[in-house]
Amino acid sequence: MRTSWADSADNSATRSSNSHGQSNRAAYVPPHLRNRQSEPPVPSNSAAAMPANDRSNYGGPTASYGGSSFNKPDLGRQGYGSGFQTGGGAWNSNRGGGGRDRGRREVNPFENDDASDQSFGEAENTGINFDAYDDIPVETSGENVPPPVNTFAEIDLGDTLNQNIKRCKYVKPTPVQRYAIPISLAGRDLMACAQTGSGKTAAFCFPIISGIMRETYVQRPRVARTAYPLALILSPTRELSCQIHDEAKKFSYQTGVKVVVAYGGAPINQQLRELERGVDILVATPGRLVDLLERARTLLFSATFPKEIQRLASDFLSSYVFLAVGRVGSSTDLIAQRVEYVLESDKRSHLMDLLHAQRETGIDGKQGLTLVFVETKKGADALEHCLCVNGFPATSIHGDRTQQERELALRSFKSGNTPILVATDVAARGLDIPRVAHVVNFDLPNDIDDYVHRIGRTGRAGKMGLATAFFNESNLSLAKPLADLMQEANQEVPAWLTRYAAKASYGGGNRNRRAGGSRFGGRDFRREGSFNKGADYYGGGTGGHGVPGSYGGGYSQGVTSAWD
DNA sequence: AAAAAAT
Repeated sequence: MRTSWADSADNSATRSSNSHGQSNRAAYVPPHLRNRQSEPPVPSNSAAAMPANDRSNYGGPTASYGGSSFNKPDLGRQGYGSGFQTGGGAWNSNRGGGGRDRGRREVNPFENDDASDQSFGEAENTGINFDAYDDIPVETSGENVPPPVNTFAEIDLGDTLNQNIKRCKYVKPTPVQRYAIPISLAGRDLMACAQTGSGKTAAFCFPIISGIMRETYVQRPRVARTAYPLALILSPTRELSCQIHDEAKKFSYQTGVKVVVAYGGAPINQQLRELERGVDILVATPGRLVDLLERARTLLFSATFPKEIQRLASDFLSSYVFLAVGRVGSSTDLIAQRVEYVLESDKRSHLMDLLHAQRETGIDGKQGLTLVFVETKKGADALEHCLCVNGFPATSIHGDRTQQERELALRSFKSGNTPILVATDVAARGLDIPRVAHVVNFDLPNDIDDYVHRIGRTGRAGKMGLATAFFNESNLSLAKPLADLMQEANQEVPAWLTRYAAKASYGGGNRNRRAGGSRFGGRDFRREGSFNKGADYYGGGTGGHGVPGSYGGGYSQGVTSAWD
């Protein structure tokens, strides 16, 4: 009998055998170490790709891997893992959670939007300031790049999805959406870099959903209590997974496309049950996904993109398009960045001075939230306690708190109940919290990338934000990259910081590793030559639809954007 | 060195 995730949850003894009774616990082998000849083609979505369950069965009697559905032009290779023919049963003809979920009433994900509109006087989803997007440079590289669109109407996403887009109050596509959606709909693989809050979630969700809806004759194997998602979205934290899941639910409302989220810290049984009811799109964090996969023996892949990851990802993307969208806001003109010299022993009182002044001047008023980053989990607890004791309503989020506590903290912060959130880097990436007016780097990170991610929690979607950092002798390694970053963003750099920066660059190696950066958040590593030993075969801007001559703006090296 | 991500 074949093992399903649900079975394994009930009985771990089933872990040792598959449908052929073989022991099959092969360790994960990274793609570049594998024998490529024996490797089946691995497709992908813009976010990530996951093979179907139990890949060891490919080539077996029931598998017709590939097949007509595999290369369908409208979906390209996104229909991966669905090439099984199960004998005429139209598995997906009744959409509704992979065909298994009929009869359950779908909760309206837009229901609460009005309520939050009222309490804050502003819709969360209309926060994007489109004027700020108008001059954003966009660059594409790769062969035969499909042209961008200017409106949602130009893309045939289907009535239901279009309706959801309207319900989300999206009027026109953001730059990353304008470029990424046509590329994805054309069936091309894509590697894209754009800040969160710039519409990236929608950019990869729309084509996935519309693709799954069109894929009417794709059949997934019908094995009781086994999940066959068609798309996988991986994210680095549990809360970000939840956020993406919530968004994806809105986009897929009444489409019959079922979105399920799986992450740690919460009981696995409920998640297994959801998966059992059918899943088209799975949103997950890595740990829980591996757990699920081990229970059912499947393999996995992921994709986010610093250079090593690009290299890894390029092993399973084919002739992909690289898309770089210029920065909006984050670390640039929309965030006012300040650095203050504060001794370790003075940090608490200094922070409270700031918070106090903020309260009086009403910078933050009733709507402004303050996010305070610290380096350690203990430090987060201690600071939260200190603030509360001193009359500042704060809560905290970090990896040692239970998932329940984490989610409660986030809700409490978002709602303005506790307008101060003390956080470790768990909150640094991707979280879209409207109305964060101020980010305080109580403890600076060692890596400038982390700094960029953190301050990117404010100044989102075209709005202004403030970022304050406490700097002292323990942050010397950050002096130069920070000074450079601030200068490039036209921020005032204190003279003392410039002196530290000069000192830091003297003896030590140049920590500013990103030679050849640009005002784009990332660049196509295929163009960098190192990997190809100078054979710059994509050189010269092949097939770009970018904005010509738009380089030379305010940013040069050392700047990265939120690759979240 | 720390944080995150499985139990």
